[in-house]
Amino acid sequence: MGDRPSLSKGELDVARVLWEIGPAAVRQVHEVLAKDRGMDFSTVQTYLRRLESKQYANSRLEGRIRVYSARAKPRTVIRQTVDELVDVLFGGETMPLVKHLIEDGDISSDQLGELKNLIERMEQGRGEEE
Amino acid sequence: MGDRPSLSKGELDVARVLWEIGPAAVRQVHEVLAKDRGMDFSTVQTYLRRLESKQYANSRLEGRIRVYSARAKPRTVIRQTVDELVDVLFGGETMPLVKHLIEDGDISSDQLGELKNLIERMEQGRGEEE
DNA sequence: GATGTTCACGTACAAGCGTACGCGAAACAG
DNA sequence: CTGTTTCGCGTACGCTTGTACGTGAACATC
Repeated sequence: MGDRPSLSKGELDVARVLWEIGPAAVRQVHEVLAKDRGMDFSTVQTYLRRLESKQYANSRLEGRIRVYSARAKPRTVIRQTVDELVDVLFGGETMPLVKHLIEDGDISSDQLGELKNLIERMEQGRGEEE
Repeated sequence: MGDRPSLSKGELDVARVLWEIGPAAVRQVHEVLAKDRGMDFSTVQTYLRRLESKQYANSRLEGRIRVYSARAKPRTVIRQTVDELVDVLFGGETMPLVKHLIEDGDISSDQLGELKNLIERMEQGRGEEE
């Protein structure tokens, strides 16, 4: 399918904002990123253009303002990016990463419990759907 | 601490081989990567040089052969790399990544059980040591 | 000891990335 | 209307990354 070139750090930052705030003009995206990162308006603009040329976003002119909206769903991009990391760091094995995160990832006891639940639900749900 | 510039995909591939096979000449590393990836000898050589210049590896001449060895521990590099991903993808929150992996990460039932154990051991170990 | 092989090392070079400037037009302030 | 601010758009530029070649020295083979 749409095998788009993968996103760089900066592009991902911008994409995240687009997902959070929905379709938005450069200005809106910039406001978020300026606060967090002191990123320049034109830099954001460039990133948005690149997101569009890589097919991760759409845009249309609304009057003289260009409004960008995410085109790829977060889930897709996340999967792609994480898969890449898993490949490069663990040769494609997912488990080492999960273990690393549980052991070293600053997870609180509450969150550990939450994970245990999630796992139990996964074990349950297996075999019924699909 | 040793705040080294972070590694690119290619550099990570090579670093992984160095961790696996221990101190090695370019040739040895190349043999592994040629099989997996058709990577050229000089490309591997360049990557090793770059790993050294970024302080992730050491080398010494052994006769006329240069032998490289990992300098940064896998754990450190993994933590760094994963942290970066977590930042850029989830704004620093670890949990969403763990959840993503458990839900979408092709984990077998056996492995799910293993994870549950790990979590239980983590819950146990808390508050006793350190 | 001439010839082919294997290295280290310097160098290269296009594409990608982070970061932005400048210009000309539209919108807004007075 | 005129000056100022805000945009879109084209362009730029140094750095990094992926990928490798060429040269000259050391080694192995005949």
